[in-house]
Amino acid sequence: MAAIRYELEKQCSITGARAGKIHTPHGTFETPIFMPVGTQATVKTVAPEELKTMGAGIILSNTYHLFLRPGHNLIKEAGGLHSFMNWDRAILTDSGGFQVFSLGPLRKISEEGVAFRSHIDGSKQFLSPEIAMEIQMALGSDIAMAFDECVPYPADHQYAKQSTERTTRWAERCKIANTRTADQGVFGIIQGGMYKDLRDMSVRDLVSLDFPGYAVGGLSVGEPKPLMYEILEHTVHQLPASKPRYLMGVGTPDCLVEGVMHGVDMFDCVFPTRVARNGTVMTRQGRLVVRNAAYERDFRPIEENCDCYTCRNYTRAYLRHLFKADEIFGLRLATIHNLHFLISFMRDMRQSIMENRFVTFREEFLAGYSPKDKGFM
RNA sequence: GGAUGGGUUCCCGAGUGGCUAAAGGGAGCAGACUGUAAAUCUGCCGGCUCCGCCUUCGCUGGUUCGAAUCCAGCCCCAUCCA
Repeated sequence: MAAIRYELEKQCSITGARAGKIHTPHGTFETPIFMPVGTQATVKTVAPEELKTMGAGIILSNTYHLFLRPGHNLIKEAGGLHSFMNWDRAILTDSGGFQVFSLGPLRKISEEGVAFRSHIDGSKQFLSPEIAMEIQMALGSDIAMAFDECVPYPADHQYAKQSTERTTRWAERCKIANTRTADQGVFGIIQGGMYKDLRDMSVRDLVSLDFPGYAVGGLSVGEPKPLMYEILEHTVHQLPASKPRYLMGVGTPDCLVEGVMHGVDMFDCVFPTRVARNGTVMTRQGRLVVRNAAYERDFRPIEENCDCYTCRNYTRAYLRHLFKADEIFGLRLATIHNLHFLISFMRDMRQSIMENRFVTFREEFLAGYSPKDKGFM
């Protein structure tokens, strides 16, 4: 049996939003789902037990970072990533493709692969589809991502085309290189920049390679939101309904709702965890910069009806104090809230799909939400 | 009572005649953050009727075209001696 299997439970007849389940070698999780990011074999500041308490069913980790440090062979020796980091639920590993994008000046792309300058010590490193697969097989993640190039924005059509075609060739090499098929599934990554014809091409080519799941990459890279939604909508519905769909790198509530509406099942994003460490917490109404002076004497929880550990026990004033005083507990409390918030948000969204009221859910959410926040309440 | 060192914008602390509203740091305030080079980064930080003006470097007076910077007296602070 395939390592990764998608089960569609319910679909919104109006929007196409899907509720389902994904079965992996390390358990089943319900979709749509948000995957907390644990780049370096840890979701920064929180323990695996805490992630479970929040209801996290799968987390993401990173090939590139673990390859550089501590090295995939060490992790293999430790019994694989699950054992190494004490996480027994599902893990998806990104391939290092995003680093091709984000490490910009430190990297050089060729047909063979990508030469990096390590951001840690400046040493020369090389990643190719074959190496990325070798690393991910050693890590033993449940879902491995194909090695791709995330097309930057803006990019001209010629560059986007050439890059996307190369990503397809790399995807094919990944598929051939991955031999751990019994307990690991490789997802292909759709690219194509902001060009619909290239997205069509990418979908067609990757779907013909028959991956157990597909990711939409190259979005949320600086383009305006309407454009992102337009490309997303254009792309997602072309993907096979029987396979999971994963929108990479998206994680603000408004984007999640729109992603789900267009039929996406999986999301990941550093946003909730990064922003938490910088003093911002997320709410149904928008962001709240809890580090701001406005909350100095605000003795309410972040969200009145939130049942996360942070909201059940601490106030905005206390969080602000911890941030002002540079106390690491503040980073933890904010991270716990933000992750709990997104995970519950997705669960509520799923519930609304199951109960045939997703459209209402979306409308009500959007009515009360300000994407840029500030000064509400 | 005497000796020496010192008093700079919220704090610490540079600055010893014009290029100084005054380095730098801290604190404070705000912003950014979307497959993590991020517990990071950026901006503001005397006042105003803000492309110019006003006030500020212990206090008062003086020298000078011009003073936080030089002179005089005074007031505080620190350490040492009586």
